[in-house]
Amino acid sequence: MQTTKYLLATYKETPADAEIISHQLMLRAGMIRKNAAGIYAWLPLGLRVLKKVENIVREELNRTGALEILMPAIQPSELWQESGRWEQYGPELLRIIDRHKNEFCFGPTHEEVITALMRNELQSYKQLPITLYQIQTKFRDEIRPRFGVMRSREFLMKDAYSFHMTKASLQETYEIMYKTYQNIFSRLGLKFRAVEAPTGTIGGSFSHEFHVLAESGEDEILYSDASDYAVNVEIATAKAGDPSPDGKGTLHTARGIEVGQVFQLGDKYSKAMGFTVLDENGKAVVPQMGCYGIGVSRTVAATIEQNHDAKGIIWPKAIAPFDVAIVPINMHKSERVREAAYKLYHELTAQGLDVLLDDRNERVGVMFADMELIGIPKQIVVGERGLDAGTVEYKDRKTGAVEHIGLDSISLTL
RNA sequence: CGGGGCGUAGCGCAGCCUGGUAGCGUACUUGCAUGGGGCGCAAGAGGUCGUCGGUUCAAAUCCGGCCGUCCCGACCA
Repeated sequence: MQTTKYLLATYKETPADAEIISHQLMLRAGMIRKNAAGIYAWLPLGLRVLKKVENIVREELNRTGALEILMPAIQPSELWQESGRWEQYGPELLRIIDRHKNEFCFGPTHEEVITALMRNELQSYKQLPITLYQIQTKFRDEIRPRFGVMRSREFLMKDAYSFHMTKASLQETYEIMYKTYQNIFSRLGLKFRAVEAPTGTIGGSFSHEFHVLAESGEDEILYSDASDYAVNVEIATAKAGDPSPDGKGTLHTARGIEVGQVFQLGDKYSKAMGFTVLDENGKAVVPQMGCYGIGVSRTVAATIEQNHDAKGIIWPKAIAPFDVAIVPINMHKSERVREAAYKLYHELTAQGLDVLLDDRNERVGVMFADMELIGIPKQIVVGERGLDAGTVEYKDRKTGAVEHIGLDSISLTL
């Protein structure tokens, strides 16, 4: 991609209504724009990152054999009456009335829809266990949306649902999902902890939350310094300095941003909604269910909270909008620089890399500042100086380290 | 919903107290100049001052209602 053909919508100044760093940087980098409180549009640069996160989530889910589907965002009230949540779920549920005066809601979650769907599709124990998931826009009419896409009303979520003949089977899938979440957040390059958690409105019995560790996190968690043990302070009876309940290490506190949660729902929805399948003996059994969510848009913000400096965002390689930026110096005067820059651009692109060539007729300072703000992990500076020596500069966004690399070997380096 | 801010050009702000018909920086357009860190010079374009009403000869400015938005608290991926 060339910057002159892209919507590089960067701001030099920080918008006044953004409080936390990820929100400020997402606005300044031109990733998102607000449409209403807690409702955001994603610009091309932001969407690239969102899609990369989405694809990693998708790949890891697919790897477990989970099947991708897409359910409606708008859901009829009847389903929610069946589960009892039409009354229980407060004003956070955005209710809608159509032209026939029928009641609907914009889905904040999909237990009802998936259960209604599967009670028609699944008849036999032979079809279980099965896990289905979708990546879709949700709406929760938060009392107080804040911090940009960190706590928005409209957001992109991956929600998965599993169905089982037995609790043991549910436990098995739960553990697979738990591991899958660890894989996902590791691939995203995040520092995170899985913590024991309360079950909330979704109901059920057993749950873990996945928290990205960051100062601005809204939750406080206690974690062991010698094992994976962690717990949300909200429900913990222990405190910092206590020995870890698993006998390994001492507890410390940290702030966390909840980006995912895994639940064992049991038969709460399947039972309420009359969902049964036949077992080996022809006897009707109410399936056990699990549900597993990841806040995809929130994860993007959480990543920035953990990866930024005074110049801007520092994307982990796996989800950077572009892999490398080419910054030509004085390209609009120097034919040599122009040729070298375009040659590199075409080579690297052909190599399958996402390359951003800054072909604007701008001062270098402007180009450097923008490439650093939007957080491209690697920068290649092409200038007369280097070309005289047959090299280009290869700069790391995170460390700032510069290497001079021969023009011929740069594509091998990347 | 309770408490506290703020709404003036895309973004950041001044002007409001003490009414007289809107300004600065940046971004944008054009030209010149420059070319290794948001450089400089010149000329431009861009605003029903959130909205409705009131007071007044006259309202961005004073008074009232409403709306929007941000922050702190109670809910959630």
